[in-house]
Amino acid sequence: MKKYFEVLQKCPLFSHISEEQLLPMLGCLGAKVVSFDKKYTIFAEGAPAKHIGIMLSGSAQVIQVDYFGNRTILTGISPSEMFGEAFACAEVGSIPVSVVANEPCEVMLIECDHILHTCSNNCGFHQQLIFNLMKDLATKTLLFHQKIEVTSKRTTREKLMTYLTGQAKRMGSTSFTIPFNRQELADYLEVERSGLSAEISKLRAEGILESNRKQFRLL
Amino acid sequence: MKKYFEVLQKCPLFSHISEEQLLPMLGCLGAKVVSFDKKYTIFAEGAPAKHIGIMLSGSAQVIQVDYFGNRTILTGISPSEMFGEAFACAEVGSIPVSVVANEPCEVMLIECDHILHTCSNNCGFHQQLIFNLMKDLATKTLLFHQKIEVTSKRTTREKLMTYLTGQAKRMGSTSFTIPFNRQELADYLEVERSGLSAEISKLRAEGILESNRKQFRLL
DNA sequence: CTCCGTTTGTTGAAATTTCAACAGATATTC
DNA sequence: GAATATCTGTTGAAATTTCAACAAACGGAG
Repeated sequence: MKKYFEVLQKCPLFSHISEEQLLPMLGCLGAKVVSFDKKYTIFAEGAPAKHIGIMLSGSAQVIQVDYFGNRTILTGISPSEMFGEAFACAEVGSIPVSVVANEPCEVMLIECDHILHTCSNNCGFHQQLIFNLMKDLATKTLLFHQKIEVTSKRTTREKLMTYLTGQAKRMGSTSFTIPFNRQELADYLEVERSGLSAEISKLRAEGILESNRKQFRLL
Repeated sequence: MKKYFEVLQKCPLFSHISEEQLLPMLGCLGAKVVSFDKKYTIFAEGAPAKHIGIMLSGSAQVIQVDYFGNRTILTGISPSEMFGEAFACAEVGSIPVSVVANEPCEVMLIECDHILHTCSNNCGFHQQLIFNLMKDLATKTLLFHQKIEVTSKRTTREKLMTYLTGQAKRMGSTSFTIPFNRQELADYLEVERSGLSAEISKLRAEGILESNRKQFRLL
């Protein structure tokens, strides 16, 4: 397990947990490490939602097949990131999405119940883990909140301005760098990339903002 | 406090908590009841995010003023419902929305820290409260997940079919009743009501579904 | 420095959504 | 059960987005 320390320490589930605590804790939690080859299914839609996953190496995608047969990528999962925790904690019977390996990867699986219920050894760290899990869920709720606030606007311009002013507020400055390239921003805003580029140009022409690639300044 | 028992028991924060436990628990948590007149602000945008609110009577709205000066209603709050818990648990400094009374109302306020940290009396119920809070957050995450899954589709038809097939799957039947009227469904799907009605008619004409108001059957 | 793959911007036509206005159907109230 | 208010469906024109295709700008690699 030692070789995973670095990745695990960056995982929100283990924040404020020291390296010495980590190893015994993993034993108590019954953490398992499983490897998957590219394209293999880590969690299958409909499977029981009992485990929390932590990506150790490689990457995966959360996907969903819709009514029209289109595969949608809901989100990517990189090392140190958790997945499945909302399904496990909400106690839904089965998960509504699939998680598929994007490349060969290693995943740590922990049964959610082992985190929530104090074990017989009465380890002291459960409290901290539960905190961390709670904060993680609350943070995800907030991120969704933000996204919905933006995407519920009807026009590309409104979505873009809502996103940009929100970023400016969060960064505390009218100048800031966004974490998306154009295509990613378009996906986040749920608009067409070409239309987004056009709208940015218009706003620039109207003197409402200055921008260069990922750099923006609201005027 | 007794007069609020019925409402509080329906609140997800207090599930699996008996009536006898409730009263002492509220004392330990330092729960306060505050009244607001219509249009009064319960939580103001920018205020510290320390408290969880529970609506006891009356109703309120979570609102946000956007870049264009439009007031958007993010959600309504009815008796027994909680609000602000995601902001408090995520430990963001201040809340990004306002909560405003829709009519005269009574609200119970509980400091989030009092729930998360065992009090000096070492009451046994904290564990259950923390569970409940976690489940509440996870459930909200899932609901957002579902909404984004639906609204990220680009056309009215796709949004509608994604929503309806999802409902059918959840209800385990091709016949089901939805909890929205047309306007509410349009708001949820983030489309125009008239366009939604037109699309439903088309789908009916194509023999893809039968419907009458809130009743739907997928064929 | 040049080549080459990637990202970003531009454009016009086709498809879709929004908007406004109205009519019919269904609830609600007295 | 008649009157009134609310909800739902319909329609056509205007506005917006999507789509496809290409050009320009950028960033590494050699």
